[in-house]
Amino acid sequence: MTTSPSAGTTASSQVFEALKQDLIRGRFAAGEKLAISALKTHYGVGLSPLREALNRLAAYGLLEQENQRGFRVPAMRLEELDDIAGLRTQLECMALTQAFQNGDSEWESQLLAASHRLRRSDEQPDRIEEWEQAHLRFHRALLGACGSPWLLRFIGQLHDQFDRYRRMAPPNPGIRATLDGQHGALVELAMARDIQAARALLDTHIRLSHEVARGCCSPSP
Amino acid sequence: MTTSPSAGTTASSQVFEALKQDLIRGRFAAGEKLAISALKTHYGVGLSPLREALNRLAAYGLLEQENQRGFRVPAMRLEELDDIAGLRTQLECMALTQAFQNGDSEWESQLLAASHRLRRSDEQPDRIEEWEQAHLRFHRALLGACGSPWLLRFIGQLHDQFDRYRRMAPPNPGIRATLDGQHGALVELAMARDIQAARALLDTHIRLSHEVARGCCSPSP
DNA sequence: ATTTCCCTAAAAATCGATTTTTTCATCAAT
DNA sequence: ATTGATGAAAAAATCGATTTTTAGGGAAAT
Repeated sequence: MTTSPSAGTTASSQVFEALKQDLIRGRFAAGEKLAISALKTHYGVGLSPLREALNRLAAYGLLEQENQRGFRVPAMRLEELDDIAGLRTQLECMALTQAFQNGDSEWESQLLAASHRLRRSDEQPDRIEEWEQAHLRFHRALLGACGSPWLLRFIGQLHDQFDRYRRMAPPNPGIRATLDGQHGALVELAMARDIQAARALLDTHIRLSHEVARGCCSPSP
Repeated sequence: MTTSPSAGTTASSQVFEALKQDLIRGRFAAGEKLAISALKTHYGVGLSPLREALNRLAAYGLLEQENQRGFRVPAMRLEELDDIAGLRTQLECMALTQAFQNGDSEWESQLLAASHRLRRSDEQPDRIEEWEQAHLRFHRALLGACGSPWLLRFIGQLHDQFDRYRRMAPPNPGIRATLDGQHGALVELAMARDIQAARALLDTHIRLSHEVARGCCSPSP
């Protein structure tokens, strides 16, 4: 019996994940209309699971569904990037405060582990996707102890939206180094439970990513 | 040529809306597993549009999708109600502040209109659904000028989640009167741009609904 | 030259049937 | 008595084909 890498999962969920990643990674042009039959062959699934995945992505906000004319990749608007970044800052600072209050030693351990993995994957500049995954997990670990599943849900959704913009920017080793230094500093502030300093640093951290992404986003229509 | 009440809209969207309302109104038991073929006949649609609607509702958070065993109505958990109410308070207070800063005279007009409709529909105690709609629109009008589409999206989602719990409580004219008084007071504070008092009142307003809903929610498992 | 209408090709949405997976009752073995 | 295998029935997921709607070109009328 051979175990495929996706055993036990529906075709619909697999396409959802694959399509979600491709949308966040910018594999489709902003504003592009999706050709469903092309997607069918590209992802190797039938019409039903594909359409179910598209519907879920539209509800999630990574696609737009127009009345009777299919699905479209949302346009990139500077105005929206500012909205996403601003709200992300507020919600993450909120979660950070609660995580600092609720976090136990298990949270500290997970955070240290995630931080270590992030630092290690940073040493492999060619393996971008591994770094991206480690980065996402680090931010999840940082806020994971906040105690509010709905807050974490919204933060995750905003993070995905933000990444769609951030990934448009070309890699920049200098900025990357600064951001990674902030990751390490955040861990230290978490251990010390220094809420004030940590909030300020997280704000700065998101603001810097925001500025970078902003440089690669054409003005709103 | 006859124009049906839902002309120009896909079957999938219609089932989505109908199912969404039925879920919020508590027409399904909490924790219940949905029998897809029964839904098919009940809503008078085929399998494909129904499944697309179910997928969208799962992504929205009004249904849970288990790996290969269909869709289930989420359980009602006191812990989750507290999470929803707490986060709703924070996000709505945030939006309220921004709406008070950005709101122009058009916003004031819309708010007055929504407030008037709400007061009028309150005089018809038998037409609950009309009041519910007016109530939802009032709260949307109050925060609509905040300037952040993503914040409004999350607030709307939390409002739907909250209503699923709130609607479990039997009608209570006394509390209803108190809540409606608060609606009127919120309008006055909006006109006066009294942010501090309005935030405090909105907090109280949500807290009262929360307490009512809390009384009808069994303890978490 | 512009507008309007019709017609056709393409795409989206939906349906009915098939395949796959789960559920659960039954029965044998320890 | 409990555990574990077995198989039929039910439910979920998927496929292929059909129906409906849109998009766009070209002819007729103003």
